[in-house]
Amino acid sequence: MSTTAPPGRPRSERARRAVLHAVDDMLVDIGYAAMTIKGIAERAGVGRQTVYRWWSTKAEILLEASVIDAAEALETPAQDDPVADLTTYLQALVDFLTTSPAGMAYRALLGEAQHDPAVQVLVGDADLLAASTAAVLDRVRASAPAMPQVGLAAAQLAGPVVTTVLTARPPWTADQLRLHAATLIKGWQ
Amino acid sequence: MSTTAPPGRPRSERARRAVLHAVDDMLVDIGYAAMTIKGIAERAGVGRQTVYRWWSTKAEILLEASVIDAAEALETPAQDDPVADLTTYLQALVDFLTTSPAGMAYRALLGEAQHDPAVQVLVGDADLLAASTAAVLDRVRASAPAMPQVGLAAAQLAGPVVTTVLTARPPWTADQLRLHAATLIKGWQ
Amino acid sequence: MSTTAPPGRPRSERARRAVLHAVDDMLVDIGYAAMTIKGIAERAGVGRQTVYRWWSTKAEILLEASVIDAAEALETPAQDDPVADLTTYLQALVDFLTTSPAGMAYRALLGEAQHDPAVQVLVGDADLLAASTAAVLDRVRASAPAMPQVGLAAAQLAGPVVTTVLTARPPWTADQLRLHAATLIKGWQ
Amino acid sequence: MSTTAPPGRPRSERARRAVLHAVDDMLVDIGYAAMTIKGIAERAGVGRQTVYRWWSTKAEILLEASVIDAAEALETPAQDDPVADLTTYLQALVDFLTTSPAGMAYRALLGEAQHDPAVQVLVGDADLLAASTAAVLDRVRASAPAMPQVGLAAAQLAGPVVTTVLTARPPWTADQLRLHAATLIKGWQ
DNA sequence: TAATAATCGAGACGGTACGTCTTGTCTTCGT
DNA sequence: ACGAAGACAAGACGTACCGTCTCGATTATTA
Repeated sequence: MSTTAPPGRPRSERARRAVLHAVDDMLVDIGYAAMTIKGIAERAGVGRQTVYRWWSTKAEILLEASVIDAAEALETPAQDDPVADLTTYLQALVDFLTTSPAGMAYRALLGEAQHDPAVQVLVGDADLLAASTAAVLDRVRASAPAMPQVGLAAAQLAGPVVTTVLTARPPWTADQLRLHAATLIKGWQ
Repeated sequence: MSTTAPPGRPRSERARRAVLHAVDDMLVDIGYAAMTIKGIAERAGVGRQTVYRWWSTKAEILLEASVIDAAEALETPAQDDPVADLTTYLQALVDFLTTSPAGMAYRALLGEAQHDPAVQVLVGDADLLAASTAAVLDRVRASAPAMPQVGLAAAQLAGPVVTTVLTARPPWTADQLRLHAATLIKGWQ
Repeated sequence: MSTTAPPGRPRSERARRAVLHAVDDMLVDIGYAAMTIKGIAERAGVGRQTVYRWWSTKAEILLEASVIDAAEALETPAQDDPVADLTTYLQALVDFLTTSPAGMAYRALLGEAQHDPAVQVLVGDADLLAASTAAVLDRVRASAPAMPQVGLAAAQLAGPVVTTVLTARPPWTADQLRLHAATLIKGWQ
Repeated sequence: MSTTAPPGRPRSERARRAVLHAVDDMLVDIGYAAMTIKGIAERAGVGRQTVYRWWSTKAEILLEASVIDAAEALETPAQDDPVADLTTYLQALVDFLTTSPAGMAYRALLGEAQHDPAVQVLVGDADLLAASTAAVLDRVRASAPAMPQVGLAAAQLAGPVVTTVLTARPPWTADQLRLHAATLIKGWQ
């Protein structure tokens, strides 16, 4: 009971990878706004139609290209102390958002979502931070009996840091992150 | 000791206002992404050059058009209970972000800032939420002796709500807002 | 030994013709000065870039549009008498310059050449009158043994008529044309 | 019976001359096509409105600026031999058209006249070559009994040379000019 | 071993916004 | 009232990118 391959020339894996790599590179080199589909196709050495055949928008390519990395980047080792555990995670989050290419992609997507409803759906569906926040919150739950449902707690944890970065304010220092973690642990008692 | 007027025809206040109104209207009608400077000029009944003479980007116009409204929309009356005080503010914030034109402008600017460094500076300089959060935090400070410095506390208060909206997740309910306020007040003891 | 087609979509003959026709029409309707490349593209139902892709200037389009017509319009039947032969040609030349669309195009190009060195080269290269004057001069050469080299004789023949038209003076009557022809034939004895 | 001066500040002769000089200079520096009224005003250190108040078009300024010189430039000393007389004039005409600023202005105006009916009238009214050709033709009339009416003869004399220059062909050599003069003198016997 | 079919690259197509430029008019102040 | 300065509405400039289309060439499956 095997599915037969459809007739015609199959999709070129080479072309697909070339596009994703081009997007990755260009995001770092020239930024999201300066990227054009024309430019991506040329950089990838690929026909323009080929890009349009498989993706609808810049945002869609970006999502496929970079965002897989997000989950990995935010996996942090458990710590003995709950405050330290949250702080470690928050530091990883700040680094991700401010320095990593995947973080830049995430911010670009979040930005685009504010203008384009289609991207809004895309971003809403793929909650890139959910898995990692859930993991760390699970670890500290024992020490925080009054912690609210996971979605809300995740927002309480990550929201302030994310907003600070998105509004172009200086990212929090280690001390500030620890203070925030402590506030939450205490508030969740 | 009077400053003499510069030579030449003075700037037309009529044209300035027409542009700002046009931007306000178009943001609601067609959204930020679909707005073009050409379109703004035409809608305002103004020459294209006149727009370029006084503003560099869509974002700059939007900022001038909407900043004033933000502060007013987020002024909330004091409440007896500190948790209620914060909750009232948070509800106003959610309404502002999800329903008001000025809130849409704010989100559009925040979005644009993720692509464009120039807008990033613009948004970073004009912290539209700062004044209102500072006001409400001042009122509850007596009941929250361990509250951190105002910038950090403001982020703790508003960040989770803002992030939830920006990531296109359903905005928090009244109960959830109250729970968040309670967590902070307790955490700040 | 066949030349392979270049890659990519081939040039649209339809678009080319539409542009040339539009230019022809507009020259008559609104005149050379009022013609804009934007207007040509719109009238032709063609993208603006398509015009720029194949022509650099209004003048270049005009030249391509009108050159062919010029030669035909100035072919005149041989006459028995050399003076009559020249007179017939001169009459055709006057009509061409003063009434035909191709003649208007020629005058517009000649005008543009006085401002724009690039057009000067264009006009200099394509001597629209050369073929027709050479033909008629060949026919009368037997009756005019002292006729100078063809370029000079052609200028002697056509120059006075052309200048009269270009300087906006009333075009010569049939009698005046015959007188001019007679002067030359006598001078060339 | 004296005419009283009109009320208000009288026209500034300084401004008028500054404009005319600017036009003269710019014609040589950047050419007719590149000249703009804005540019003329700036170069002359004069308000834009001041230019518009006194002249309607570039062509009008040019006419006032340069064309007075034309008549002088084409006054040639009488020669003993009629052929030499005409040849001397023709040489002056070629020099005027190809090298002198006033000649460039004349060609620019003639060019503009092909696009703009208003300039056509301007140029038609002011026959810049008429006076000079009439003078030289008068001198040779005795040796050319069959010379046609002055307008026609003037065109026969100057037309070929003018057309050669306007069509961007190499201007005639001294030998060619002499040959042309000889043809006419013989034709006019 | 064709024939068929969907892919690929390249690049032209009709559109349209960009930011700049010049047009001719207007509105201010200083002479 | 005129002069300079310069803003105004209008609209063309030439460029860039959009998303679609039309080529010849390639690479699979099916007959």
